[in-house]
Amino acid sequence: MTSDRYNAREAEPRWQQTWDERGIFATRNDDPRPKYYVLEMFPYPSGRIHIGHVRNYAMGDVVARYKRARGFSVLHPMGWDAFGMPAENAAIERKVHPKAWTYQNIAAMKAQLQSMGLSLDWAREIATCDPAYYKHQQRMFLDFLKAGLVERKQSKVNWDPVDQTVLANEQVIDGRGWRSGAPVEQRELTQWFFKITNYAEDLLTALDALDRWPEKVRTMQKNWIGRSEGLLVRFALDPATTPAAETELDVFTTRPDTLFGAKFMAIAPDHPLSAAAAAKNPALAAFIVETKRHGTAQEIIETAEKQGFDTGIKAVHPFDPAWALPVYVANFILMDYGTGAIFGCPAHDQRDLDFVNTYGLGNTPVVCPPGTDPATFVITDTAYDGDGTMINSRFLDGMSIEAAKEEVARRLEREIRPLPASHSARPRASGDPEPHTPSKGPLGSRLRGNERVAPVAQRQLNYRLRDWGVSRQRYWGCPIPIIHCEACGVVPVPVADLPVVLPDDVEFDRPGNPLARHPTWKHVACPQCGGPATRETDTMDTFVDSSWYFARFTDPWIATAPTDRRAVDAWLPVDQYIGGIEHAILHLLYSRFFTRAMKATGHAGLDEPFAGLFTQGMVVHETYRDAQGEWVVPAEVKIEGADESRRATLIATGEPIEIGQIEKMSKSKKNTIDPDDIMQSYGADVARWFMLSDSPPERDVEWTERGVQGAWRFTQRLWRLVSEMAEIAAAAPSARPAEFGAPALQVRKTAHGALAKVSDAIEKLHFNVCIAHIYECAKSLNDAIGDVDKTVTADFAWAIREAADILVRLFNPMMPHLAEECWAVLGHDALVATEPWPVLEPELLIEATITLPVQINGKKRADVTVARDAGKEAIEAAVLSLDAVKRALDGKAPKKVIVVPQRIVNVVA
RNA sequence: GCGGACGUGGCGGAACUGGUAGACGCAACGGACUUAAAAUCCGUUUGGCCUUGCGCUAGUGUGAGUUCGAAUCUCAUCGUCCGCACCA
Repeated sequence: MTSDRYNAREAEPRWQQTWDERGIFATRNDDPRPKYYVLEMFPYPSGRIHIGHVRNYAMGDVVARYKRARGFSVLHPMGWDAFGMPAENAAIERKVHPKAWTYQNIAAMKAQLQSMGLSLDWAREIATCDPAYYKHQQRMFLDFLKAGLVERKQSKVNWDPVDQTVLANEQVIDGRGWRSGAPVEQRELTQWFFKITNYAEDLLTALDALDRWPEKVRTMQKNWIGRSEGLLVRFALDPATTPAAETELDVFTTRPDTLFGAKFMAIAPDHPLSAAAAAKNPALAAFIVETKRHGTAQEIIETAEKQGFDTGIKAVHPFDPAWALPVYVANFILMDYGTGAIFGCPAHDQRDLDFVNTYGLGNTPVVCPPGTDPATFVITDTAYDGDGTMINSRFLDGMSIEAAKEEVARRLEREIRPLPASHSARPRASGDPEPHTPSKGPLGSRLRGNERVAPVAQRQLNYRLRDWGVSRQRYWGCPIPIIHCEACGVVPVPVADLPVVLPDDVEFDRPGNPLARHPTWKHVACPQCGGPATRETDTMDTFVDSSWYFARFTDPWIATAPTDRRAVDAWLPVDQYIGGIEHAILHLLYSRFFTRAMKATGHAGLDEPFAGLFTQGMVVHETYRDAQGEWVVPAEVKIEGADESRRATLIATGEPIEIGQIEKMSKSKKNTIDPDDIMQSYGADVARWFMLSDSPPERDVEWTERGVQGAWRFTQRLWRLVSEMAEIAAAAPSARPAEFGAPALQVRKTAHGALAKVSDAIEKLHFNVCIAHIYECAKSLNDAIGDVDKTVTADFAWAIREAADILVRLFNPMMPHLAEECWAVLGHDALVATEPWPVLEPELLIEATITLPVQINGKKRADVTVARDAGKEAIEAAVLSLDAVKRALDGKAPKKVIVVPQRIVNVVA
């Protein structure tokens, strides 16, 4: 019999080949069973998978295999996020063509993934750099353009001087490029934008319905969208004081209630009024230049003092024509947000308070905290932003903040005033929510006689979210299908001419975009007039590629359209999406937008692409340094001893090594583990098992040699256990015995108990708990067959066979190769991969008698065993007759006896 | 500064809607097997106390509270991590 060691290296490729030959993981779109779409975030083909991929894909595979066993038609595809800068960097550094580099990497990584034994449908594999894929992306770009979801506009962009490309706001982290780490500069460029702000409100409110998303991710997206409700107020300016007789200043405020606490106005350095004033005031111009110089260095911004420059312009208080407010240009006002202008109420805004304390403008509290005497309430260094009652505010006095906001809005909305001639030219920030503000342009303006008039204020929604700039000055991306014609302007490439294919013959000897300097590629005839024209040389942000790949997987073969509507509507939404928390905002928000845009253009039929989202934690590892302080890779280090006496030496030389912090695996700290090494020495099952055990999947897990060895030992133990059980099972009758003796019943209870717990844990994605229950089950079964003497009764043999069949199917989702090997040993001809999940017999989990813990005054003191259906009185009587209870009561009657059915009894003495 | 999450043995962690805290794994210790080691198997392992009993007592960052009963709920406080950030 098979009592030898389980040889993973021999068995794993064999089973992988069998699965492949029988095509059991291929998914058919005409499968009538209920669907389940499980997807892990597809990888960038960097060349090698890392251990984080192993964790990510192991989780997805458990879900896929489990759901398959549960009778679902499971879609579990894989592809490659194949465009992006590393390919170009490789081209520059190693003179490899990005395409060659990318496809080599894909081949290598695919082999690695296949050696993991993942139950993927490789027939649906896609690479985003394949023209067969990006052709459809170009088509959707054109459809979006037609639908008004794409816009070309001049805008200030974040320019990465190292990568020589534009970055989205989301790609700027602490003022630095997210990939290069170089300080980002501001530049004016004409860019293509996806109008994600059209959906700002919907993207926000729909978050509430995503109840299978982590709360954390939803919160992050909420903050990112940054909705704020407020009032847009037209402040009159004293024309005598303005540079070009300007008469108004628009201000966005969320605190109109504090209008009577206003002490000054402040505008952004790049506000048009600032520019106008600076034109006549060299000192102000110098000040503005100075603030812009600080503009790029984020750290200075954060610690910078509030600085301002009095323009001499006076604004008029909306409720008091005699009340003049000085207008400052201030370094802390952002042109990007709201209108780039504020009124400052120092008593209730810390920034404004800091400002007035520098310039001696004073403050007047207008909100009095509850229980404070308004007569003595003063603000010095700390602004009060809490709740309270209005004071010092004329007609608002005594109101709550909410009532005061309402009152101010009502009064100013009623007041109609002529619009200045220049008003329609008011610059709008890119994030202004035009579609949600019915009155784009002059505020709800209308004609009164010959004059255009509008209310002084209007309620407005503001969002932090900006439109998504997708232009990149890069070669290795999806070309934007646009032609620029001198005569016709911007002309979309006709759909029939798609795809616009990237040229292969490009040079990477200089920075900048090789497409732009390609000798012939960009020169084309204008599709409209036939005259000479040039192609758009920008390519799309790679986040576009990953914003719809999940939809393409549902029918990756269709050549005539991005999606087959029947397939995409049947498969989407993804039931379980699994990936890293680092994509909590960018990728997920873009995908949510893109799905809505696809719906608007007829390419999909739903709004939300991901019904369930799970964000797994990172894999971390100890770091090691040698005497020179150089990082050392774990594979070269030998660890000896434990706890306090634990020390490390370099294997090659015996040189002592310093054991450092446990950190996220990174190339720079060399604390990485190569999955190939692990699979070579322990096998894929062990790697998968260890990545799922111990730590909860959403938390970071530490990779330790001991942990892997523990997993490895367990695979051997399981192998032995199943082999021994198989020998006993060989004696089992084929018919189910009518009666089970006590040992057999115990075995059945163990197996079915584990079945219930493991199923529950997988459903909840609590893989670590699931694994704990499998350990427990294996241990119990091991005890059970150890106790048995040589003569095995038929009922026991039958129970052992049943238990073995259950056990193997329970660990199959985590260790599918070992499970196949065990399944064969148990005498089954079929593959365990295609077996249904075991059927639970719930009555086995119901005991005839139950043992209830007995508490006395909340502390556990005894147990009582009663019939399962015993009544309250019977339980009470049984409890009161216990020695421990009698002792505690000391002859007195209990104050109270609480019986919680099936749970616990508590006696209050 | 704002928002969120978390805090349980030597370690990773478990504990259903408030109901036996410490499942399971790792490490450690003891034992078996062995000439020996490795591997494997069995056992012990929260602290304190003693009358060593299937005992008593304390115990889930800290302090209070609600409750018959709190790791779980409330308030305060300390700490760690994450996200956002002159957002008007």
